[in-house]
Amino acid sequence: MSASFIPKSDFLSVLMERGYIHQCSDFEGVDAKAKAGELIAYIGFDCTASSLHVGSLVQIMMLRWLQKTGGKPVPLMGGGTTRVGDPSGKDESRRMLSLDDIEANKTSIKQVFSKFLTFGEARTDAVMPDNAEWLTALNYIDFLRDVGRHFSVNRMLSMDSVKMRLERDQELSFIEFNYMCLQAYDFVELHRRYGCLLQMGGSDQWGNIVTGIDLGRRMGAPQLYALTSPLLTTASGAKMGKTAAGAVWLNADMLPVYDYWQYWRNTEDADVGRFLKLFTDLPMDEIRKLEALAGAEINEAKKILATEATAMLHGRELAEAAAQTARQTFEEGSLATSLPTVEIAASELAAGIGVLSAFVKAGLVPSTGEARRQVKSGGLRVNDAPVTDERAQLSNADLMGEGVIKLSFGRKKHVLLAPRA
RNA sequence: GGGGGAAUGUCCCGAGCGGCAAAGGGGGCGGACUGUAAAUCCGCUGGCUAUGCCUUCGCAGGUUCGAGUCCUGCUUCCCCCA
Repeated sequence: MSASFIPKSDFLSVLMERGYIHQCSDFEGVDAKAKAGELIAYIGFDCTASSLHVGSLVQIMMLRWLQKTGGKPVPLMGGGTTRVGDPSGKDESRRMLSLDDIEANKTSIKQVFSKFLTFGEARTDAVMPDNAEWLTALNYIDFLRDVGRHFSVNRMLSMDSVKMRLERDQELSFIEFNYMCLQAYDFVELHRRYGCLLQMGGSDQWGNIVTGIDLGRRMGAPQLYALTSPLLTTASGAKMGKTAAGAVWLNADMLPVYDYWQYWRNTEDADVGRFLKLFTDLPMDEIRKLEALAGAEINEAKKILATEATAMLHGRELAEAAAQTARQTFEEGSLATSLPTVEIAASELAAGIGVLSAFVKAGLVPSTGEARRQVKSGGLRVNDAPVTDERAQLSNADLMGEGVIKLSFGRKKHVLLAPRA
């Protein structure tokens, strides 16, 4: 990024100050459009799953800031490209999704976007097109004649993503090779339909985005722009968005609000400042104060990060509730009845149930074998007392005053077992 | 078309004279230490109605008391020659 560049637009000022920018094809150009309030930008999202996860959050936030600073965000659903199936995962030819699945995924994903963006008809309202709208209608011959002739295979071969695969003798299917053409075409089509001038994305998308700019020029569109965000890893090098249980989903039905709050609460010290800037709306001077906290005090900053990030996605009320649950569980050591609860038939409990299978039922461990091992290393607790006997039985006698049994796996994962009549 | 290699624990990489639930990493999980952090150290890392039973080494057969290991056929991938 050019260090000397000083943006005049709110959009670029915010993005630069908060660390969203890795590369931009033309800072002055984007700045001028943003300043003039003419900036319409898109980011592509694939819809292979029914929810986006934390890995997409930087992108979503960029669209959010665009809207807040007077631009029009266009989250593009990759319904068309999903239909082809993405072959880039080395060998497993990923199964193609049915049209119904894709539609269901789109609906589910749009729910998340509507938390971050305002949709509608007004000038800065977001729109969510699906590239299936134009890609499926394409005629192969027409596409080759009108679009395909603008692509230079020589250049495509020299792109890093392709070159790497060739050098490693890795399979590169024709479909995959065509992905960049389709993505480039999306850009041109979005300009045609919505006057979209800028494509944003992760830094790995740079090549594809620039290819789109190039195609635009050849097909008579005005100057288009590219802006990428840095690839996010935690300070210790792990990819964002993965935890023990799997991906950190944004939809509440795939990841409870409490778990989402916990994800942010467990941020590494070294990441707190960076994450506050990227994943909350807090003003910069407040963030500067928070990230200056040292030692154990930085935990306060982590709580704020967790609550703010959660509030943006799930609402203030649920975020505060999650914070409250955590406070009771970790700081006061009291029983928070708002912990995730798993129900069990009252008759089953009355008859007595093995501790091991109780933990499996609660979803804390995947198998009784794993539960058995965890008992040996002291990782399981019932009502805060370590499980020492793997043959122990749980029954009504273990119900606490609140009528539940608290099962804990490790220091942080807690579930309440509640009898159901 | 001809010749030569490869496929291993459902996260990945990877060893494996016919006695193997299968070495070693990475990753992950748990414990200790802390601050619900990082770093470090220790343990664990097929399933079950569990001193036993069941399922695993590309697929299908065969030889053998016994096969990841040997034989045959097949599938997929890679390399060299054409």
